[in-house]
Amino acid sequence: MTAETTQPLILEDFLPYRLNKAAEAVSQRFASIYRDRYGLTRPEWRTLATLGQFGILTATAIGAHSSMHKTKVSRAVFTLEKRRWLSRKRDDIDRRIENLELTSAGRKAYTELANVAHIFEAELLSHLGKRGENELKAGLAALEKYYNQA
Amino acid sequence: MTAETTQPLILEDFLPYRLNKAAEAVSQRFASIYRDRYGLTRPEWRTLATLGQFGILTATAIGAHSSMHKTKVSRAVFTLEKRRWLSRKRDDIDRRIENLELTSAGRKAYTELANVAHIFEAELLSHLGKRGENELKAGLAALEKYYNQA
DNA sequence: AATAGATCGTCACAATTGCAACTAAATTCA
DNA sequence: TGAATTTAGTTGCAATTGTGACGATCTATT
Repeated sequence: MTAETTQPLILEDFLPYRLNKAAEAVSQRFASIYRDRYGLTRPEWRTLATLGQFGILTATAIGAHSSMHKTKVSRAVFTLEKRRWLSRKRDDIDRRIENLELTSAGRKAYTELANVAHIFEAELLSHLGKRGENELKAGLAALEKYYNQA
Repeated sequence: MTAETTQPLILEDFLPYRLNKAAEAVSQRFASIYRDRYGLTRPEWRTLATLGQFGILTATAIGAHSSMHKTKVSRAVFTLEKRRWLSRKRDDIDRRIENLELTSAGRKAYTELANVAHIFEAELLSHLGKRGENELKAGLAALEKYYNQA
């Protein structure tokens, strides 16, 4: 039985609120980089990054990994294809499936952006100090451990 | 000069990605509560929570505090007003301004939801352990300290 | 006091997103 | 085998969100 204390909610202390604001702030800064330099949207960047990391994937797999709705992925794939940054190939065994892969132009962009991402992260971490970095990573790990199973 | 190593980006280790996924997962769980029980959208919940915490505010102030676009706030205020959870009053001194305040029905809903929020947070924290909790909070604090000024 | 510029909140319109239906193909199972 | 169900990906439509322009009001400058 929980105490019925009617405490007000202090948003600045409320974890979902803090997490959201932090994620939002960090994401927006990073997004402005790939938006300004490459004209990429968030779904497009995520698709590029996922393919860059894993090589050949289906649209469904991309969506599952980056928790994007399948229509979002479908549209991002379409745009990247128009840009000739990725190519599709129908699977020979299961012909519902499309195997997606970055083209060499796509890999080039990915490599550049991966580098930018590493630099961005390093810059961010440098402001947290080694202590803050360890705490943040450990805290996130604890959270991930929980909601990845429960 | 940064080393030109062309390392691939491991999304699972990339901080913006991890922060986003964590925030997303937590938010969605909490959102499903206020959505299912009260039919509130995210902007509406945020508006309610901000007003509940601070008392009387203008729409602009709500937007600034919860980092919502002013049209989003405008629409959330409209909906909450229709629901009779908040009331507007033109400011006598500056007549561009509307002073927004929760009605008693609004305060009642807020009180209930604040309680639910506390319970939700406690439940979440209980899964992190005292160690994980401290780390997460310290890590977030470090992050907030950085991007609140820079 | 009058003009210029800023601010508050809203609205029309455009872009983005999500949902549901759809086609095509594979799988299940009677 | 073949009918029913499931899965992959796309598309049309509806809901949500963001952009820019607007009227009203306030502030600053002269």
